Amino acid sequence: MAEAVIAGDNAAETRPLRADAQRNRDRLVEVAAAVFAERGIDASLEEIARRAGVGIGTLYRHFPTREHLVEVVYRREVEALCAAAGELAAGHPSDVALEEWMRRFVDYIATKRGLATSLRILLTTNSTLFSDTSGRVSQALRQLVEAAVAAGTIRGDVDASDVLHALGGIYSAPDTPEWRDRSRRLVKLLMDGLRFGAGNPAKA
Amino acid sequence: MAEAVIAGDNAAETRPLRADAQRNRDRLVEVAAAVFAERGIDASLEEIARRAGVGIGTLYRHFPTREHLVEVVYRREVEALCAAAGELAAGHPSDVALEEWMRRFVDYIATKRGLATSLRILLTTNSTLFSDTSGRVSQALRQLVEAAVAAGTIRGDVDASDVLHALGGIYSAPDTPEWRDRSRRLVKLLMDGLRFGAGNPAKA
DNA sequence: GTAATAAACGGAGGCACCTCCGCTTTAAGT
DNA sequence: ACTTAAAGCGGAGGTGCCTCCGTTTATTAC
Repeated sequence: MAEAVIAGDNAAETRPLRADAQRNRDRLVEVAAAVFAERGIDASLEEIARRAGVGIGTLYRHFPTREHLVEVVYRREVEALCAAAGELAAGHPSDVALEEWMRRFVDYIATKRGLATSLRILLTTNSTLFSDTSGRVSQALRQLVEAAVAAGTIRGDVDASDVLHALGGIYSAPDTPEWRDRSRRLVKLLMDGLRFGAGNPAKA
Repeated sequence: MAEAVIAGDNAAETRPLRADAQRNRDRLVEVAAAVFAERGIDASLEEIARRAGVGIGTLYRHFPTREHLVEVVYRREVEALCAAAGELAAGHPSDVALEEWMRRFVDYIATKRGLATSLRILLTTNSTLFSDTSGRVSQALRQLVEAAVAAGTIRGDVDASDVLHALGGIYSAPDTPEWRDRSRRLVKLLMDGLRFGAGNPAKA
C-alpha cells in the first residue's frame, strides 16, 4: 500500500524543483502548519490548498498522502524549536533561556497531541523519524542545561537527561483542558528546583 | 472521541428491536460479511447499504462507525468457525475433523488480514473482544485435538496449545499472494506430523 | 378494527478525499 | 529573441463519509 518511499529530505540529491514548484511547496508547508495548529491534525487538505492559493492537485503532487505533509510540518517545527535553543542562549541569562525554552516545548507538545496517531503509518516505513527528532530535541536541551550549569544559574548536580526525564510527565495524563496550565506549572516547579542550590558553577 | 460504548451483545438486555429493524440489521451484517470478504475491509459502506436494500441512514443508525460493523461481522464469523468444530467432530473421523477445521481456520484468517488495523480503535475501548474470541477459538481447537488424541487418530503427546502454537506461524510473513497456499501446506505438514506415531489412544 | 405514538427508514445534501488530464509555465537549447 | 519539451498546475468529477429530518411503519392501547 504505502509504496512511495519518503525521501529523508529532498535536498540536492535529486534535480532541484522548478522555481514555481518550490514556491508552492514552501507555501503549502507554511500554511499547513498554521491550519494544523488551528484546526487540528484532521484539518481539511482542501482548505490548506485553498489558503495556500494552489489547486488541490498541486498539494497532492507534493504530498501524496496526508501523512507526508504532516511529517514535513513536524520536522520543520522540531527544527525551529531546536534552533531557538541557540538564540535563547545567546540573548538571555542561561537559566532564563532554559526556562523559556521549556515553556516553548510545552506549547509545542500541546499542539501535537493526536499527531502520533497520524504518524503511525509512517513510522512503520520510516522509523528514523522519531530517533532523528528526539535526538535533536535532547541535544538542544543538553546545550541549555550545560550552559546553565556552567554559569552557575542552576544547580550543578543535574544533567540534561534528568531534566528531560522530569519533563516526561508532560506526555502522560493527556488532553484535559487544563493540560497546558498544569504543564506550565510543572516547568516553573522544575525551574525552582533547579535554581535552588545554584551558585556553584562547575567552572567558576 | 469514541464516545458511544459498545454493548457486549445486544441480547434481551434492552427492549427488543422492532421486527423490521431486526430484519434490516441481520441483513446488513450478512451483506457486510460478504462485501468485506470480497472487497476488503475498506469496502464502501454505501455499497453495503445498497446491496442490503436499505438506506445509508439505516446502516449508520445500527452501526455508528465502520468499526462497530466490522466487530459484529468478526464476532459472527468466529462464532461460526467455533460452531463448525462441533459439527465436524460429529460427522467425521476425529483426525479428519481436526484437519478440516484447521483448513477453515486458514481460510478465515486469510480474509482477516488488515482487520487488526481497523479494530485498533475499538480495542482501546473494548478490550474484551480479543480475549473473548481467542478464548472461543482455542476452546474449539482443544475439543478437536482432545477427541483425536482420545480416539488414537493422532499422536498422544501433544495438546491443543501445541497445535495452536504450530499454527501461529500463519500470522507472520504477511500478505504475499502465496500466503494461503503456504498456510495450507503448513496444515498438511502439521497433520502428517500429528498422525505419525498415532495409534496409542490415551484411553484404549 | 382504529387511532395514536414511538421507532425506524432512507436519501438528499454538504463536505472531504483523491485522480486524471488538458492547459500553462519554466528553463534549456539555438 | 524564439522554440520546444519537460515540469508543473489546477479543478472538475467521481466516490465515500456522515448527518439531518420529513415520511413511513410497527406496535400498543382502546
